[in-house]
Amino acid sequence: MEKAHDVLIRNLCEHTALAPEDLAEIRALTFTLRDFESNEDFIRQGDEPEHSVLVVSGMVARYHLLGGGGRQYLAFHLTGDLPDAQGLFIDQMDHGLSALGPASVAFIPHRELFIAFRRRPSFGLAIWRETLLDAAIFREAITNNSARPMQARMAHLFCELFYRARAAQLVRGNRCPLPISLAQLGETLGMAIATVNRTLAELRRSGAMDLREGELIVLKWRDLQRLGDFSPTYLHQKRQSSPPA
Amino acid sequence: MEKAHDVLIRNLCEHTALAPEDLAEIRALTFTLRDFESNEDFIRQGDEPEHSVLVVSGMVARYHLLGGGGRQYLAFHLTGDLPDAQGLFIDQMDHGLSALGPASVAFIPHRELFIAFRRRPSFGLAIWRETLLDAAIFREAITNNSARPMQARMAHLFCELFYRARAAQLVRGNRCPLPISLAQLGETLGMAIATVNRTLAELRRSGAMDLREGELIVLKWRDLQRLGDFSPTYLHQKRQSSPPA
DNA sequence: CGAAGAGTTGAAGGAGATCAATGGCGGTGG
DNA sequence: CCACCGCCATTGATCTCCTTCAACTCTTCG
Repeated sequence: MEKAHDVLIRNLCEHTALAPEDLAEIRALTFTLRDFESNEDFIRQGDEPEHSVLVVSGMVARYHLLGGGGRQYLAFHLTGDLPDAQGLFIDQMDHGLSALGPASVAFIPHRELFIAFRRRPSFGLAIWRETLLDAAIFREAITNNSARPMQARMAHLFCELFYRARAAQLVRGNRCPLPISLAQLGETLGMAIATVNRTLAELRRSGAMDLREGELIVLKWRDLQRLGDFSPTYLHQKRQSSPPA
Repeated sequence: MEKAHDVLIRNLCEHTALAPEDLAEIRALTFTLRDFESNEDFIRQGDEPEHSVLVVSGMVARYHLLGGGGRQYLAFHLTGDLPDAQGLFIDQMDHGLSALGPASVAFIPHRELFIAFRRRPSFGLAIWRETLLDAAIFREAITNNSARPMQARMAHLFCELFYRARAAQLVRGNRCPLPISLAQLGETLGMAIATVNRTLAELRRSGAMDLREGELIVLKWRDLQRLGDFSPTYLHQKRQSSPPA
């Protein structure tokens, strides 16, 4: 099974030029593959991680636990992402990871990664860059959830996910997988579930997008982008591809 | 002038054990020191950075520009912080930096940092860790601005800043510098300025804190912590110091 | 002395939270 | 096979918190 390696390489190449030696180093990594079912938690807040996680297929979410038992979702990760390169240097997880839909995930021992970093520093830098990209997405989430009205907030999230899905080659025609419930959307965007529903209904009525059967369908990219005040520069993609639709 | 080096070393030691060789490498770094006045912008969204920034004294803010000319403040940085280690790997700044009060800032050429990373990989890892800490703070900001009611939101921000100021040895008695206006607080927490004022008035009335003449005064740390639902684990400080007051 | 900026306060209105009820769908067990 | 349950989406009604707008003060600075 070499898929995990390929998926990681493709993702890193999105923003970094890797030497053949780096590719070899990556292909030499060993990992454990595990499948999770929808909404299964597999890393908990408070855990002391010894492995890094690579999304091989499906989607993975990161979340904070709230006092009342609720969650705040922080980020969503697609095929090729390393949702917790963070954990590499952190004693104790300050957030949890769960599968959004069914997902398969590769666990890579920290020890092995550190050895690879030593042998190929440029590989380490690529992963570093990956974590900085992550941080840029967090920053945008702060702005999104703090400064944008509900409709724009939701539209922006859809834009980002679709744009990233496109880079991850997960878009088929005008749709990409997005196995998320309304409640989870609410816990992502900081809005009540009733508002999620009404806002989503508005967006559907606008004809810009739809969300059905775990798939996000973008009907009018330009409109959705405008509604969401979305500009993809913060994603820092190297090969700035032409607009999705 | 060696202060800049010391300040960086102290900050990194907060979470990482550095070898003497690392210290030497840091002390060998050359930099340009610049002073800025209150609210002066010194790195703009869209810039292509060739230097990293180290806060030597005062406070530095990071912000997104909004469509209407407004701002969303993303993070505040104290003495010893590297507010844009992000910029190390990023072609184009997705956010700006400004001085909050009067601040002096050291600019370190990226080129020099990369050379130092090559010679002392552990120094690179320390900076990497620093950027991950940054990301943890961003995550908490997402949760703060999305899931907490106004009063808790504000109290949480004050807790975090006071806690970090303490680690940076900026706390004198029960107060630390915080040269921020109500408008800026609003642009940080995603609330209207009138609400900022009223919420701040509540907090003052509770007797837990005060904010006067650019200083944050914590009168009852426990109360403020409770009001803000604040628990400092996400700051990942190595030497978990006893509570501030 | 006047203007500009920051803080303060009141009143009004609205956007979104909350509460509640309904319908659909899939799974489970009688 | 069908009844029941739980989960999810949907919708309406109400209420509250926050935004908006406006006026006023205080200080600083020209």
